[in-house]
Amino acid sequence: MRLSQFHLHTSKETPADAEIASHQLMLRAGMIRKLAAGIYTWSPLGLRVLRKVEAVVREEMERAGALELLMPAVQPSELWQETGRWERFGGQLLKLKDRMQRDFCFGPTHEEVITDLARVELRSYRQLPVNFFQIQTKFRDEIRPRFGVMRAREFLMKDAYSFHLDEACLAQTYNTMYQAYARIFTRLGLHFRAVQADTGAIGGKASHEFHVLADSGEDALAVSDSSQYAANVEMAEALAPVGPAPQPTAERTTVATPGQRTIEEVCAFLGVAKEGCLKTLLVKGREGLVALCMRGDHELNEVKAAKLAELPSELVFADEAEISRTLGCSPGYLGPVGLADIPLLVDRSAAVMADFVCGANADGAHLQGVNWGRDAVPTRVVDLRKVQAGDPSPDGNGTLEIVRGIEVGHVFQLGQTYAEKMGASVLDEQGKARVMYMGCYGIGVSRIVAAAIEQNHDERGIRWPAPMAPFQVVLCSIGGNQSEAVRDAAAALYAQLQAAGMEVAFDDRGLRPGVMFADLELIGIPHRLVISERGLAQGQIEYRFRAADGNEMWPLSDTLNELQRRL
RNA sequence: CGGGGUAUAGCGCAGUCUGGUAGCGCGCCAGCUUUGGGAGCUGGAUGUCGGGGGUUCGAAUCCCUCUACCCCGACCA
Repeated sequence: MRLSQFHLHTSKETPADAEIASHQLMLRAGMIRKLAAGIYTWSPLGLRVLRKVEAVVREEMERAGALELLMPAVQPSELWQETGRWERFGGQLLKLKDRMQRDFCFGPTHEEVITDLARVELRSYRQLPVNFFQIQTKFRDEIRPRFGVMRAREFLMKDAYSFHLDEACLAQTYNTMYQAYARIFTRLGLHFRAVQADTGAIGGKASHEFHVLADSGEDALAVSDSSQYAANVEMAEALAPVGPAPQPTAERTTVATPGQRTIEEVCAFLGVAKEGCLKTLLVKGREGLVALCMRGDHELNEVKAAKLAELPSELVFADEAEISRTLGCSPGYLGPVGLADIPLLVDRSAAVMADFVCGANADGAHLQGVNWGRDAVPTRVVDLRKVQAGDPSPDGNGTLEIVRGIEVGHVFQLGQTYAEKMGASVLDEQGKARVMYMGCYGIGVSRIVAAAIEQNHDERGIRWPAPMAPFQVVLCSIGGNQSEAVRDAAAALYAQLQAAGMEVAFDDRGLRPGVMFADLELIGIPHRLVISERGLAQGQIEYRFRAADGNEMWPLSDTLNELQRRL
């Protein structure tokens, strides 16, 4: 490709609304342009990268035995009514009406459509297992799109759906997909980690997320320092502290703590550690209020809380008026002592505390020397909190660290949920109808592009991992305007590299060297060749690897061979 | 959806408080010079000042209203 014909449009200045490196660099490199919030055009340059990712994903899916198909982006509401998701999916579902006022949505995912296909086309166990995938534009009306294509509303996704006669077969394909995902991210040259994920409201047996590790990642991951254990923090089990629990020794006393509402304030005021305080939160339960108790230095994990039988699936905190009406105090002074009818759900770590400080359920007062049993009895001891760095790993091996990640893939054993609701069954060997088991497997193709940049950039721009680079090599010349020899040598080498099947960009834009180099480094082409009069006089060409500091000189005649060795 | 903010040329911004004919830098176009790390000089083009309404002799500036976008929270590939 001659760059003079390629419509590169780079920019020196960083657009004001781009916050993270990948977004800034994608805009500066002219890979994407925003049309509306979370909606982007991919330029020829950007699209080349996107297609590279797509190709790797497609290849590995096919290698894993999945079959590509393409489903409609616009889907009729009736299918979504069948699974109940027309309402339940919420505001993220972009709803449309056609000219007859019939309801449609722009597909955010395709479980309904594929299950509809399956119930029509799959009739016999002999057709199973089967795994379909597509690479397609999705739309999710995110509340807050941000970071460019990292969290866009319109995005490119690979989604796959497998169908099985039984759970064992599903588990097998799930495992195959897990391996395929690991291959994909490895091939793309990304540092990633697979973690146990929340199976959420859909249910199902197993689920793993694949995260590209980056400090700018929006997800927190808990990983063990000495085992394979890794989980999304929303999912990571929090254990009680190891070692013997402290023994109760103190008498309970009431202390005046006027104006001290937060754990921090109370600790400072009383001169105790946060670990010695009990945090009590009042939330709305399925019937009446429920109190959640945690150690003062711990944070509530709302995902875990929402799964407790006593609580609704969406966590709602009691408001001040309700607290005041029920207990006669404000939220800063809550405690578990003397809560007659309110169930006490106590976190495992909080349940082994002794001689602790908590609110007195009266404004301006806290209790000291409180102990479970004598002063308050937990209704149930549960896992309520977010894990923290330093917590014991749930698998019993080592300690947890918290790292940040960008979710680029998710594999899921759905089970029979959708097939059941939509009546998708096949006949088994006995001629009996059996509801199929389903798995689904997603990859955020466009997100991978951004995630790769987060992991691979420097102060000059992008440093593409080779499999994602828009071009493998860029050839440029200095002084080609004056020197016919330079011009001819460059053109000849360009032809030679092309003939050898290399993905080569030829920078024939005639720019000043500084501008040209800055551009090429910004867009991140891994290998650069420079022909100049100086080098040509000695039969040499200059080579530079994008990630390296200095140049190398090669004999011009060896260029193709040398290059092929590096690629 | 709640809280905060912004909207002026392709991009980054000033001008708004205190109303008086819309500016700067980068980029763009033309010419000349330059040509190994974002060149210099000369000349030039580009704005419904986010939309609508109002106040005023006069509005980018003051008032009302709508919209879009950004940031902080809950969602997800």
